[in-house]
Amino acid sequence: MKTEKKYSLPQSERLRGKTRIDNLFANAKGVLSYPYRALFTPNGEEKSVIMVSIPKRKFKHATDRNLLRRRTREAYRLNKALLAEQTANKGFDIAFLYIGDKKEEFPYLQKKMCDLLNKIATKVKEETEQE
RNA sequence: ACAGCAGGACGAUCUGUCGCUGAUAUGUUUCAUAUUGGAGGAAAGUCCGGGCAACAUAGGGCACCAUAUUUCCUAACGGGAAGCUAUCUGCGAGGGUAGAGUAGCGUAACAGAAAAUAACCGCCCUCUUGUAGGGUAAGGGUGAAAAGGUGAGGUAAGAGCUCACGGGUGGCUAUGGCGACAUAGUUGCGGUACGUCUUAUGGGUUGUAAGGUUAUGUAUAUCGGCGUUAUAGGGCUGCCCGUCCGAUGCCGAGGGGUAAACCGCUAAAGCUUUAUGGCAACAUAAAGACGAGAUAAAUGACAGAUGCCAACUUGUUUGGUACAGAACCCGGCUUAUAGACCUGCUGUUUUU
Repeated sequence: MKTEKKYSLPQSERLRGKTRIDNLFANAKGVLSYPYRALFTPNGEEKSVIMVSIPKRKFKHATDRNLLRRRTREAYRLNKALLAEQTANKGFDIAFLYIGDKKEEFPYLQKKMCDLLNKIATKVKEETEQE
């Protein structure tokens, strides 16, 4: 992986395909860091692949959902190195679910995102140690 | 100057850092680099109209739904423009609402005597003098609505009962207007509103997750042949008629699903400017510019500055900067919207 490209987030790192998403939701482990909940499962690749979901029930305007999706994506994009470093570049399928019911500002979301990624890394470490 | 009315047009800008995505070019086909494009006036609601696509063939009647003043515009519309009539509203510029027909039938709460063959009070007459009989819609009161207004004649009292003027409404004639209609004359009529109903016109259904191609390779759709059964069942929405296919078994062909990839997919009844025609909607002609195309879904995130608005403590201050995000594409309608601009007009005040 080239280090100068570490802040990018091309389409290949976004989760697509119905079967793969179904598989993620069926087998995933969860981690919570309000207002996010993350579901993840190892995917056997070098890169992690993500999706962002903002529930329509809580944000009924498409504009609000767009804003939150973009902020969340940016937060991941700028901090995804955290996860890669701690897990030796192992890849995961990850779904970020927004479970809050308010629009939050970017600095707050970024803080929570770091928190979330650290929790995932910790959980992965625990599991590998058990095995 | 302030307050307002109508129409039109706009709805932040710049810099930096890090990113996403379409196209093109180059390297070379995992990908990288460069150039360049990348949300709206409503993209929204999904309420109308159209294009496009599928539904094997053939349709007809009824039902159902929508619309309903005139002329024009438009691909089309239930939309728009300019008018007409009635009515409500504003000092005004203006704005809102309604507009086929009415023979039959139904309804008109509460209040009120009575809600459509009107007698409670009142007024008048009669004689058997009282909880009586009759006449009367001028006056009172109720109500959303009380049976054609004013004046005079008339009468026991009254009443379109009669007359004059004026109003409503139907017919006829004349004039003006493309027309709705208006004006004038003449001649009738006298029960209000809503619904039902009637008439005319239009409407097949489903929506781009339509539908097509490719790949992979397998449930029982579909097709062909044979045999059997017999009007079951099915189809271009409901019911009826017509028409068409025929349950099931065996043999052969064939291919469901997988929202996988590609096409559909963006140049369009499009936009801007000018000219001509038209009161206008709009049409015609010429010139020009720009080109979103994603698919668990790009068009951004963050920081700083500027602009605009508001507040006061008048400052290198604080706060705010709308509604809202394309999903096949157009034309409309409706709804949301901080702020700010242009044009025309109205009222008030001041000055000349």
